[in-house]
Amino acid sequence: MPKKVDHISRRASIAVAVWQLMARGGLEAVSMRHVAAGAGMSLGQVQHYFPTKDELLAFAYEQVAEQVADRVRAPETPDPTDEEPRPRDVLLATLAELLPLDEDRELDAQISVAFLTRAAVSPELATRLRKAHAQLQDLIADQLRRGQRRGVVPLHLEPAREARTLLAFVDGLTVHVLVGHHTPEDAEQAIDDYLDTLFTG
Amino acid sequence: MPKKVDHISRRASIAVAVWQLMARGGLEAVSMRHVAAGAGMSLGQVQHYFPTKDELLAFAYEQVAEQVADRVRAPETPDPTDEEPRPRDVLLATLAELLPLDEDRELDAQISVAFLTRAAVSPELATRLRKAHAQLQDLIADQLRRGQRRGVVPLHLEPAREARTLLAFVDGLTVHVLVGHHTPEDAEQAIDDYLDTLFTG
Amino acid sequence: MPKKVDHISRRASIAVAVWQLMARGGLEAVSMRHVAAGAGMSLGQVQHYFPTKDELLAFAYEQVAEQVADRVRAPETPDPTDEEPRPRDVLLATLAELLPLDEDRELDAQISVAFLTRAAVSPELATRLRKAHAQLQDLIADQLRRGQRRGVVPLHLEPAREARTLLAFVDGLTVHVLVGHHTPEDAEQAIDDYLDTLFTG
Amino acid sequence: MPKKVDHISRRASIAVAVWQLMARGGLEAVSMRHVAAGAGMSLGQVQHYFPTKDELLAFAYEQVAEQVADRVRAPETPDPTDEEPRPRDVLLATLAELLPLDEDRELDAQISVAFLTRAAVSPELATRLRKAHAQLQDLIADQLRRGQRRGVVPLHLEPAREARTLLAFVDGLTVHVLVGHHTPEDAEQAIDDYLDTLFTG
DNA sequence: ACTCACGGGACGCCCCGTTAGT
DNA sequence: ACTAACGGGGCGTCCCGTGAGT
Repeated sequence: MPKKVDHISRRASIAVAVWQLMARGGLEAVSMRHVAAGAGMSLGQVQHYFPTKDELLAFAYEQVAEQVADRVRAPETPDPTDEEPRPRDVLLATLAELLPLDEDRELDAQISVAFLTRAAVSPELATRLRKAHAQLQDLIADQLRRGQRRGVVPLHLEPAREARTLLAFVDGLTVHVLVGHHTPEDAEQAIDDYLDTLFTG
Repeated sequence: MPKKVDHISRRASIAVAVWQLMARGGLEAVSMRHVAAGAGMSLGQVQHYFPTKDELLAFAYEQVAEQVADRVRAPETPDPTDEEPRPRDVLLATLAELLPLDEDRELDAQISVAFLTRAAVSPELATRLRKAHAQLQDLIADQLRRGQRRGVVPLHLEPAREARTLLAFVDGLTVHVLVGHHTPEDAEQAIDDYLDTLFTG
Repeated sequence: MPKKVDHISRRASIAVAVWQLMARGGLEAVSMRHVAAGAGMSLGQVQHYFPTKDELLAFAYEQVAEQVADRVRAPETPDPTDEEPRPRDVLLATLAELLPLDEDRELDAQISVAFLTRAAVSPELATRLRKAHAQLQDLIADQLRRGQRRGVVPLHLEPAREARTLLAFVDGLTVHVLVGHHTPEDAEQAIDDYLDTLFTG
Repeated sequence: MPKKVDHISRRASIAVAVWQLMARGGLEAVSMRHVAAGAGMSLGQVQHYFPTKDELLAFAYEQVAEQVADRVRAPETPDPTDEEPRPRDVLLATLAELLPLDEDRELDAQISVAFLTRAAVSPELATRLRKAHAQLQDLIADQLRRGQRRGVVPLHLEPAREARTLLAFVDGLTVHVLVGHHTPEDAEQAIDDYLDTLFTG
């Protein structure tokens, strides 16, 4: 199926155009025409791949969620010589991937925030977000459980609960950084400090 | 003088219509026509009080910010018999006012989040938000300083910094509650737990 | 009737605001609101003196026509020592008053042209203009007749006809000057040259 | 390629609708909706061919200018048997094309006048007009030069200058005819008489 | 597979004229 | 005499989705 590949990559390149529009202007800056222009193709072509705007946005979201998930699952190991990295380091690296610490991550963050806050008024989107959120939460909870097994995280903490809290924390910091209330460094430091309250090691 | 109309209350009632639209649908659900319909007026009348949409939104924001500020400054004192309430209790009550714990606060939260998101792509609005944010931050930092004077907050903490972090935390929780990732109770509990890490008393 | 005076001067000052708007922006730049703003009064007040926009424009036109007529009837006599100025000089002075040779006359010219060209599509206004035009034509024809009596204008010329032609000529030059096709000096020179073809003296 | 629609003819037919509206009502009678109605199309269709009103008006102007230019360049030769027509006859025929002597030319005249008036307050349009004016002026100056070579036009006349004056004259007459101050015949006669003053033959 | 043509709806803004109320 | 309030209509622009056509 030689065409399929083209199809997929075409959709991907359209999604990129969506992201760029979202990064500056938010969700409401995304119009089929602008996307087409941004992707360097005709409006009709965009509509061919995404019959409706909703599908386009849904796809754009899925793509960015997947991308973030990939990055989060395999953060640059802080200490590659250690075959079994310390849970705290893994956690910090993971969460740092969610913060807008460089240009790439800022783009992702802006997109994520746009979808997230849109979900606050769109139950349908909220449902979709819940899945991605659950996965992330599990990832984090796992590290906390590893920490508990290693004795560096108090056993009385509920990993799932703490993971959920951590994610809310990160999202709050992300938004504040984007708005300009925090510097990215402050945000990372705040996460680091918070981890100190979880890890007794 | 002409007809005798309370300009202020008129504008306020228009702002209410704006809020209702924002609560379900976000900022992009707000159109002059919808606002007029929501307020039970003609479009011309709305424009009489708010010549441009920007002014309307600016006013709507100022109003909700003021309203939240009022509520935050005078939270229901947890223990009215104590003339000098404990900083931790004040803080918890203050921050709880920002969470969508009941219908009123949910409305405010949704509106705040909508503006916050928009600020991520609108520097002009971001600037306006910064002022409100600074006030809130000071309020919280003050309580932390009080705690330091009383010896219940470690002196090595920077009040301003911690306050800023707390606000980001609260905003993150707020969004997650609105999206449905958290229950309101979880959010409040998370705040409570976090305060435990600040207060040693 | 002490109020009447106020009434009249008020209307005059409103007309001035109309002119200023017309001078830059043409007739379509004139709106009741802008006029009110330009005159430094409330919209309601303007509407009090001119219930409808048509009346306002009609008045503004009458005023400018009258003003031009006054100036044209009493041009600065080119040679005041001569009790009976030469018809050619009178004519040149008269016609020069219609050209946009200085700021004041440019204002009048712009207004006149705006009304004139509007009359091309508004029979009602055209009728009104005809009166003013007839007066002007008579004025000029009179000078030509004086010239004929003095023997400096050929008798075979029809004064009325030549007068009408002269006015068309002046209006054409005026428009072209305003548009920038001519300089004001060129226009005046062109008139002067044309008079040479009429006066044999 | 899709539907096969003659873009050019479509745009032309829209321009026709613009002209009809301009002929009665001037430029301000032209609205996108009225044009659409006049052309028997939907508003969306008009916008498909002219994204903005400015482009529509610019095109409408260019078209009429071109049309007039064509007609002026190839006036019905007064005496086809003469291979080298006399400059005076050519000039009269040329200038007569600019006067509203029949229905077609009246339409053109009204449109031209409308644009001309607008140019008096719109420098941008004035610049565009200047080009067309310059071409016309050259055309006329050429005939005058031919006359000079033939010895029927005095050598002391500046062709360019006289051409410019002639055009102003014609425009003035045109406006006056449209307003009703002149009959078309009077206007043509006035031109004829004026040419007598230029040609000594 | 891809494109253009097209209709229709919405939006922010502007403006006029009327009227209720000093 | 003068004002603010108000309704309603219009305008230019934008955008989406459909479908006829290649």
